[in-house]
Amino acid sequence: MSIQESGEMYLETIYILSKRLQVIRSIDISEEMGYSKPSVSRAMGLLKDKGLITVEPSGNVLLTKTGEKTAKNIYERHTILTDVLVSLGVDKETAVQDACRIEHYISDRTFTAIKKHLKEHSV
Amino acid sequence: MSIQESGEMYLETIYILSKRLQVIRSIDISEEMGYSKPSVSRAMGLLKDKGLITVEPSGNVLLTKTGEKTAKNIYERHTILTDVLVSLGVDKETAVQDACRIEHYISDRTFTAIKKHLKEHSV
DNA sequence: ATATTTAGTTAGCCGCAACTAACTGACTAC
DNA sequence: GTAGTCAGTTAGTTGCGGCTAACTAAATAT
Repeated sequence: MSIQESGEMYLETIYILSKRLQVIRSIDISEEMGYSKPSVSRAMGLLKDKGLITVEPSGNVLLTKTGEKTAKNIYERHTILTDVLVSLGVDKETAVQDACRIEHYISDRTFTAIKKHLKEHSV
Repeated sequence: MSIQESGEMYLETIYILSKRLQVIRSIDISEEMGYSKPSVSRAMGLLKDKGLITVEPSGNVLLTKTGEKTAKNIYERHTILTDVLVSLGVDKETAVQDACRIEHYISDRTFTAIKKHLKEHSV
């Protein structure tokens, strides 16, 4: 019952939206990601089954403890990888795009190593 | 008619095998990658359609000019990314695994930046 | 010469993750 | 109070990339 790249993207989007909106509905996720409503509907069903989100009767989508932990983790990968790439001279837009792909594929070990490297070489 | 991650993996494997074997048949690719014969058969058909390989009547698989260029490109990404990760303190095995995923997803710009960084910090 | 193994193909299935079309149900407006 | 809009779901499609089963055709072995 592990989570796929697409699931991680949905979680990350929900996390980002939660900083911007008081209430998150499927339609907000749909618009943010540029996916159709049925795609989001299905994804929400899967995330619910995996215990990563709950959906209130009103339609409000909420991250569970586990869901928030996972989302934060991915979001941290995203921001740190972007920073690293920018510090290597990659333009911001490309850095964000690439970070968004890489974030799902690197191991904790590699991520930790990259984080350490950034700390030692920044400022 | 762009190439997918799976296509890139097949090309890379063919390239690696070409250094080891005089003749490469589908079955060699199948054994190397741990995929079934039909999966390889289909993949070869797709790579053929895309003009990246040719298959001789004997069954010998050959990279075309374009195919070899693509394969070399991916292989270079693989080795350099592995080196970078190892230089960051990631153990070899993890580095190889992660490089194998990342290689398909980063832009040329990011790859160039990483290569430059490695050059400046090695030795 | 017949039997077996080897290599490759064809046909069809499965899971994933997107899509459209079309429905439901609730809230809004006139 | 009927009409229209908005949100969400259901049903069915598509493409990708694995898989197995079963076939063909060629090479090898007895």
